[in-house]
Amino acid sequence: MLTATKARTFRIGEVARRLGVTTRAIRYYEELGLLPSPRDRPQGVHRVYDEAAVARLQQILKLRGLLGLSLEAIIAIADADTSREALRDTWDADPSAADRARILDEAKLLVLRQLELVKERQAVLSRFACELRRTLGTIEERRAALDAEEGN
Amino acid sequence: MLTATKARTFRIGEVARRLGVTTRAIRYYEELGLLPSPRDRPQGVHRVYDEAAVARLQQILKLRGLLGLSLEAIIAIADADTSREALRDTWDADPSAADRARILDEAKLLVLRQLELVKERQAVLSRFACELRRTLGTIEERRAALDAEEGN
DNA sequence: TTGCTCCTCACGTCACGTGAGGTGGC
DNA sequence: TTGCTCCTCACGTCACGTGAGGTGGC
Repeated sequence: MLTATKARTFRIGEVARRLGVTTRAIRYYEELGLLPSPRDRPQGVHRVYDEAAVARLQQILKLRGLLGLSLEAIIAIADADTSREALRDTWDADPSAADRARILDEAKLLVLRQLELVKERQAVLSRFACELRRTLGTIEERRAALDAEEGN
Repeated sequence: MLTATKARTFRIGEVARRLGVTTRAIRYYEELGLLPSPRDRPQGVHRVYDEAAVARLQQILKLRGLLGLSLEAIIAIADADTSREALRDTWDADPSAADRARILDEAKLLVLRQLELVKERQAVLSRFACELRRTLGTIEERRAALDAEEGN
């Protein structure tokens, strides 16, 4: 009975609806080890998720949907994330200052890596948007020319 | 011998390298009807692409990679695009003013739709970036607090 | 007790990846 | 003529989709 905050939990269907995915996808991520499978869940028992698990899944979905990373690549990032969480448990229990510093530095690197990927994406998208606007401009010019010609 | 500009053509490997995809992917798009298969290409003869075909493929890759559209969804857009190209051929041959106007209006709608999708993506990416920066901020705060504590 | 949601196989699908074996153009 | 690139099957893979048949909790 340690830190019995009794946080709200969710079933797989609720989580799926909240995040806009199917339950199958969630189970698949668990299969790959992306979601921390409650290793003591017996065969046939319903899966239960807390807010932390939902947040983690949401992060996975962003890395995949927005940045187009493969699940394998996400595992590489998420593994580091998992070890960070594991170390965060250490945080409460055994807060050696050196350990704390290492945890924070690793976490920072991870977030920075993700920020870099997001920035790249934003740059490419901006170029695409410019291109589309140029195309739009030429179309409108030609359309205007057509109307002017009509007006003669 | 009409408009014999003798434009440069490319083989599938060159195109693949330029656009950063595999030749298999290009052939697959052709299979689905996304690329205008030279319908008179006999069995076993090398595929040949002009700049227009390369541009079209590049557009497909952007819609897929940047916006995450399925090939089915792209077919819907590209089909309209194809009919636009078909009508552009009409442009040179039989330029009825009404036809021209219709072509331009349809083209404009298509580009606007794509711009909308790009903007949505940009918005979601911006929110993701903000979130990552906030996370980064709290990490740095805690790290600073740790150093201060150390300093005591 | 009755729905509703969950469970586990397990096969299907989409978008290609990856050879196998053979032919064509600078 | 010799590589190198291309060709066509065709099976494999990744990330799930889609039922089939059965069990569990408000």
